[in-house]
Amino acid sequence: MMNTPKTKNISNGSHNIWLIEDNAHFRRTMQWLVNRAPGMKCTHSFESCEDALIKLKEEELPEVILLDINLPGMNGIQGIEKIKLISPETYIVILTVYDDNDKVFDALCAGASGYLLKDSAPEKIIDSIEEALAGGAPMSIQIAHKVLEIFSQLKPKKSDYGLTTREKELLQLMTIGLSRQQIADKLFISFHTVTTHLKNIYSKLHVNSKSGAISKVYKENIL
Amino acid sequence: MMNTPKTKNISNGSHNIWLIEDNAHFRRTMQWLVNRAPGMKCTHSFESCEDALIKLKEEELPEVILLDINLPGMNGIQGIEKIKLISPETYIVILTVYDDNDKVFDALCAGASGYLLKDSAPEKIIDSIEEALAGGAPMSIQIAHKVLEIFSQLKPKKSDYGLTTREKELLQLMTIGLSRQQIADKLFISFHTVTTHLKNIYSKLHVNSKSGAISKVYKENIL
DNA sequence: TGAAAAATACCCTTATCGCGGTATGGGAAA
DNA sequence: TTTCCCATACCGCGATAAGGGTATTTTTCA
Repeated sequence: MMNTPKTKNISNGSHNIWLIEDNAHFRRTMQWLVNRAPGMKCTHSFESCEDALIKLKEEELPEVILLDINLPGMNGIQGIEKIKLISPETYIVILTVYDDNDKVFDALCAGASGYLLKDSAPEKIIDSIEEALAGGAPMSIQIAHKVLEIFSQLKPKKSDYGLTTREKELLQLMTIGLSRQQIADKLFISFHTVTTHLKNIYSKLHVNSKSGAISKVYKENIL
Repeated sequence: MMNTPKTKNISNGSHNIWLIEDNAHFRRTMQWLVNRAPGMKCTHSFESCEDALIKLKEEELPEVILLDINLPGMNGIQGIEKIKLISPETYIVILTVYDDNDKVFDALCAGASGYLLKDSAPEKIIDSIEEALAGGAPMSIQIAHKVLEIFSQLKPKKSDYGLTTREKELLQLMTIGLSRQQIADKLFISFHTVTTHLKNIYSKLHVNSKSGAISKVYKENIL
């Protein structure tokens, strides 16, 4: 009879930390760093997610995994998902040199609890592990800034472009893939009227094709 | 001739902090707390956004504003937007008792740089102001946790439709509104090849037009 | 009530698209 | 090794779209 897997402290009461990092030198440095922090023990380190996943299936689960993104084989983002499937309670903290918005976004969406850059000060890394253990979201300051950027991009824009009600209606029908004739039939107006409206819409949106208009609608949350 | 408004240190070199908070007792406590922190000066405090906005138009702009959410008149979220219009470089840190996901989401989308709960330790609040000044995103641990929750809800479940890499590439170019010839030029392939690819893409996506395909891409997060 | 804005309709020309084919070379899988 | 998939390329036809007009009717609102 199997119990639901649970993370737990290792025998001596220390927090159980794992490390997934392909650079051997950095891996050893990090392992040393974690082990010299009071109350933490880096019980395992791996050079790939694949290796870590094998161990996850046979071992006591770690409380925190420090995870690189650029790894041979499975990358860190994919790794998060796999790890979370086996051990949903493990806090995963990304430790990488990559700081582009997409990576940050993907990692956090996939279930990472934190995101640190490798140039972080050693004590900052240890603090961050503790913050993760406390249920927080430790981030390098640059990453925190990117998170704010991501949020501000999520803000629904009210860019209107001065479209009239009717024009928005046409645009709406366009987005579901209708042709001009189909739109005309649906709205009981002439094909030529639809053409005129579309001309005006394109001019207001500064596009010159149906596809451009539809893209703009979705990208800028028009309608 | 007016210059673009800039935030700046006040005369003695301290950081200029403002406070918007309707509870008079808490406001005085916070003001005292900030003023006793080295390098910080709470030059003004207000009990409503409206009052603060008036002052913003005639004064040197603050570097940080500590902002309550539940305020008489204009609430804090609306306040953020108004303040950012006048002083986009001011860091706004929310300081409130409300910790529901919607408030957090709205505040961060509106441009808040941080989000603290009022039960935060005084030194944590001062640290957070410094973190905001450094370009970070200070948050109470409960809020950080909620931010992670919000991200995990944003996770797009991508549908696949078995598109090949090349087909996804074509689809990508389609979504920015390019015509077949433009795509061909961009990818250094023949117009006819583009046509063939599009045919296959339509068939896989079960659509029969460019607009239908683009709509599907955005609605179902393909790519 | 009168001007402005919006919605309607039509014409013409050229460009692009959708769809039915066919075909070939390369690489991966079986 | 042989089959299958992918990416490549081409043809033709009819439909649809884009861009340039002009013009009338209806609505809105100052």
